[in-house]
Amino acid sequence: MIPQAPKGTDDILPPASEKWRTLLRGFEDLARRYGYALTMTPLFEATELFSRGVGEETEVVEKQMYTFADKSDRSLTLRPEATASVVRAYLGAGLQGVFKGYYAGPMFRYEQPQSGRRRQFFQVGVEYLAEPSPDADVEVIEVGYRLLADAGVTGVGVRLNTLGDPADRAAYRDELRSFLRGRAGDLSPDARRRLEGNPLRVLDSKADAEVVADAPAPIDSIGGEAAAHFSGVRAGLDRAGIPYEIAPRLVRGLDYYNRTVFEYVSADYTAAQDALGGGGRYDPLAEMLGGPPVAAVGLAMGVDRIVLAMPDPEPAGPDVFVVLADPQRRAEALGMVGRLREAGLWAEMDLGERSLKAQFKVAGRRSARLVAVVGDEWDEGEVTVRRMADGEESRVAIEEVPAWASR
RNA sequence: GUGACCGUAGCUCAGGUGGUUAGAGCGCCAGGUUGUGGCCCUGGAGGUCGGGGGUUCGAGUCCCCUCGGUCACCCCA
Repeated sequence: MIPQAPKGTDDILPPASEKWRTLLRGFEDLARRYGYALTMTPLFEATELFSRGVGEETEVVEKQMYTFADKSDRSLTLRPEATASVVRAYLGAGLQGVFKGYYAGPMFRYEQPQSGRRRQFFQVGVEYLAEPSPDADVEVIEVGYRLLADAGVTGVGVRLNTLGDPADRAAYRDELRSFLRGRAGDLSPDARRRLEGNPLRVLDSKADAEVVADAPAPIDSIGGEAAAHFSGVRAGLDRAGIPYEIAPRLVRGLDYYNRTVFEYVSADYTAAQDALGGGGRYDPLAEMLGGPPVAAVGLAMGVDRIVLAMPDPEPAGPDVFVVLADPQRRAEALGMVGRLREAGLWAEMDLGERSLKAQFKVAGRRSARLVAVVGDEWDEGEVTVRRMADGEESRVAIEEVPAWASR
């Protein structure tokens, strides 16, 4: 038996890989235009980084981590997300002041796969450190919005909420907890279990939607500064022309968030796992990791999901497919392919020993624009070039072929 | 972790109540045209019926286990 790819992992092959390539290149250009620098961190980290950074009581840490002991018995974990790593790297390098980093890479969570949810999945993201201005939130939200727009994803909208500052959050947590206790009989078992530890997580539970609809929302109990910050974010989004809706129950599952949280959805991509990306402000994280306070906001985009929502690209093929009519002239044909490539063209040739007819068939299947026939006319210094779309043929001088094909 | 549905050629699928050499379409390779693709015709290659165990004279078909897929819950990108 051929070994299978592990459950919840994917091989990215053509034609889908073309969408990946488009998106990844687009993201890199985009991030650089906004001033973010490439930031690479390890795929595995000390387990403690995530339990402290992401939060002991979160779903991710409780049951979704790929944790293992290495040969020296260190507890390591395949990263379930990258934000904690970037902050660790910033603190560890002794960096100070504003830092803007972007990353792209696989993340790992031990979950039951379904549409848009994989055990190894790919995120691209940006982190904007040491900048408390609401305009930083706006910029980050804009990057994700642009990425989706550039990728051709339609019907994109932003869901926005604020969780307030840690003090607001603590007060709100108590308020929510007492509300939920009063309705404990109506709650799902999961929700009852979470009630004491991390009641905010009950808010985005589908099973408890009815109860939650009557619950107080975090947005109603935030303090003055956080409220002003939120107004600033909203004003900035309006200025940037980014459509958003307030989602009072949006909390997101990671403990480090404060104030702004957001996610992207598309009206034209409907699956249970519909968030194409998300993020928020996480001012408390640096201190949670034992560092000094560092204001921060960031986002992560789910590439696997975005690719599902992207339109199919135009099929692309070689500019010139060189075909061998006379096997004696193989060396000449290979030389021609080489010259075409040097000229910057996409040139191919079938390296098997197939009939002319079969070679044409391959050229057609590959969506070649032109086919150059290397045969007897080579003695006269020419090749026959056929335009595949309409079958029109012309004789072209050998040295003219690259220029001819470039038109 | 839970639930539902599903695993037969590269792909999409047929294979009443268990019974001789497991089929089709598409794709692939070759030929029809030894210098020409897309259409058509002909031929060919390709399957331990996801894997293991069991029942039976006999299992693709029945039973159990297991691996994987799809979708949903949970949660998140």
